[in-house]
Amino acid sequence: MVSAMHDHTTDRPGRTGRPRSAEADAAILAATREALVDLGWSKLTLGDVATRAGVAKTTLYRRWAGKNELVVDAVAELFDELELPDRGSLAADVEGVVLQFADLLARPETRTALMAVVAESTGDEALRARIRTSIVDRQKRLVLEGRQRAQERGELPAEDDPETAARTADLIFDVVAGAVVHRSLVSSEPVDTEWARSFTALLLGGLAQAGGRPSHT
Amino acid sequence: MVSAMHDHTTDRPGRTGRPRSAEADAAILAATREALVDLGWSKLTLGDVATRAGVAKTTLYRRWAGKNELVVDAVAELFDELELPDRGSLAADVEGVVLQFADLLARPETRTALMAVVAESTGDEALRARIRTSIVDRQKRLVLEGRQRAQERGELPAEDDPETAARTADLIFDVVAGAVVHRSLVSSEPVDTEWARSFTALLLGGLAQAGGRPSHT
DNA sequence: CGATATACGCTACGACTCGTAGCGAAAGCT
DNA sequence: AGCTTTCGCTACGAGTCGTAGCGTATATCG
Repeated sequence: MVSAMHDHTTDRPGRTGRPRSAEADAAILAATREALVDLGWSKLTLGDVATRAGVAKTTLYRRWAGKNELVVDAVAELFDELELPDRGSLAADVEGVVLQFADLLARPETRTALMAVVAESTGDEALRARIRTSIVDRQKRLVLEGRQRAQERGELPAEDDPETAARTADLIFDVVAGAVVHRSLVSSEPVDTEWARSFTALLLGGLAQAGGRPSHT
Repeated sequence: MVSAMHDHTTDRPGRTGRPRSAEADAAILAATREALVDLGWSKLTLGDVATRAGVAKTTLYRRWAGKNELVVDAVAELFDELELPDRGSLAADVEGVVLQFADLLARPETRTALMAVVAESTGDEALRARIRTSIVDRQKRLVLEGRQRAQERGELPAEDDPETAARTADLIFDVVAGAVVHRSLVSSEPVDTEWARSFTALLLGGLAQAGGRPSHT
């Protein structure tokens, strides 16, 4: 539960008049997720969301510019659930976060919305930025946390060059998130414990061996 | 250049009457890709595609059930371009196919369409199957080819259990394709030679070390 | 060659969604 | 109180959807 919302209901202190209903915000976002499950992305209409939320359609348009922005906010909330409890070893931590992420992607609203919003963002820089700050960065912290713990345990060496460290973190992030998403949504095969274990072995093996120098010639 | 089309223009021999125009098929698919670049997914209308292709809107609906199916076919053609020339080493082969795949994903029509179709497929089993056969399986062959070559070179050991071999191939496929897609479309950062080299080092390191046994405990 | 069967282009249609405008009423702040 | 902003409601033109109906074009079969 983060206190800072995105930017809608930010009740600026020097603001007079009737404030926006925070309950309406929550109801709309919940209704959006519900409608996503029932209808999917393309058949989701803002009018339907308004009806489900018990608000007027105009209220919706007063707060969000369109379907894209609304769905990003509705789904971003779900990513707050991701956590990284200390499971004792780097392998266990990776395995845990993979399964956790897979569970999140197993939910119908996440499956549909994440891909759809990414698709729309390919031609919309503002939307892409919104996704980065609302979703991507929120997951990347898990990689940083996990690495730090592993370094404290002595499982990973301390990084010398901070720039290389950042690049490696980005690489790992794309590999982990990408593999889980691809397995789950594109190949449409289950991310179970067995797969998570194989994947973790592959990743940690790569980290252990490829310290940084290229492998060929 | 595969001779067998999907299923539309399959001129069955025992068929009487005027056959469907193969030119119209090609024109429609090209127009679809063009419209995707200009409009993106959500603003793409089938009426517009028909106009661009120089055919009647009804002709479009006679061949495809809707936007989803049309776009899958339009994009599937692009994946035929992927090839795996022998570059001499496993590392070079992996690096090459990563860059090639990244180039494909850099094209606006691929970026938009692939994610959008995957998003729609989350609630549509038929569409999911169509994606699997038209797109996913077409890429998976690259993994199998690459592994066989590496085994012939002696870079990888021959597999004993065919089932384990298949699982490993699927894992590698999801890791490679997923990482490239995620880096390119979600993180929206470039897949350049440097990234491809780092990724390849990570992957091959993992393959070399994690033979199959789990790493923890 | 004529008959049959299918595809094609065109037009028109009802149903739906979109995003906006205008109104009176409600709910806060000073 | 008085002011300001939000809210719910209704209505609207514009655009898209997917389908039906018609006459015409182009194949195969007898």
